[in-house]
Amino acid sequence: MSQSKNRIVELEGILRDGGVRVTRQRAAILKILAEAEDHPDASELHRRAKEIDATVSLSTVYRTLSALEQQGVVQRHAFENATARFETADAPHHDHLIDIETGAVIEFRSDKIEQLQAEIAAELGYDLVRHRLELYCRKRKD
Amino acid sequence: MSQSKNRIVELEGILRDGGVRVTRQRAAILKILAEAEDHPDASELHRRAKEIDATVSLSTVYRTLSALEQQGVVQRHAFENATARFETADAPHHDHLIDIETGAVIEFRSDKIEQLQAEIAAELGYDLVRHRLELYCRKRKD
DNA sequence: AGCTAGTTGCAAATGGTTCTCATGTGCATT
DNA sequence: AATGCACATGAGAACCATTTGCAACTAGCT
Repeated sequence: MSQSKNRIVELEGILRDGGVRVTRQRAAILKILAEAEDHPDASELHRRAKEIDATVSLSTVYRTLSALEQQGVVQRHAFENATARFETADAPHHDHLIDIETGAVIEFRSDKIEQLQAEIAAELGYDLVRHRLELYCRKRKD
Repeated sequence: MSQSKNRIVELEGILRDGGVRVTRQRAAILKILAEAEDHPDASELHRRAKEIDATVSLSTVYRTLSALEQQGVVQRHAFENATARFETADAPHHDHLIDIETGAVIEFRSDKIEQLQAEIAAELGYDLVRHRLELYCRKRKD
């Protein structure tokens, strides 16, 4: 609780330093993102934000998400046939496993894969700037 | 030339066997896909298709692409912030490296990465159904 | 407290893709 | 080769997530 509170104050500082005003609406969205355990999409964030501040509009959710993304505070993911989903960008880099039955998202990280990717890019004469790795899976039944 | 001609006849057979009629428009789109060296999007396919058969509409391009995708004849890719792009599904499985400056797409394949992906999914209690791996790169300057 | 450029809510616009519907046409059957 | 009809097509409207224009606010420097 107090952890995420500190996190929120910290994030607000990042915004202010970036010349982005911390409005009532942005504070609400930021709080929700900081406390979210999942990867909500814009309308889900809107739903949750309205519980804190009923005046938040969906436009503002989108505008805020773009601003936060530009400040490097949140990350946007476009998984297969779905609307964009968001998460705070505080955790170290990771990729995603998506349960194709429930839509649940699990984060994982593989240094070996990361390294192989860079090698492949290099072999083809490129520098790897960023990548996207998503595993679409079904829960194992055994 | 004759290679791709055979390929086209073969693909048309797959469609007929799947209960999909081979119309003038579909033949045109199929020919373009079979001969394409790149990964065109729907409107680019439409542009090219009209050179073979001026009557092809964009709706039909989309409908045909969906039909072909369902028959397993083409594959649809949704790269970052871009319209869907297509390629024939005849080549063995591969992933994509996208030049973020030109939009060019290079295919590659890494058995090691494939294997690691399956291992990761298994460790998390899942069966890997499909995946998406895209490397966004910049040409190396040296 | 006041100023002003950045923000907001609302509604309308966007743009890729899909759908509707009246008309056309592959192709299995004769 | 002619026929019938289920499936296809073209044109444009509909969709829908996301973005934008605009007039009314407001964060936060002074």
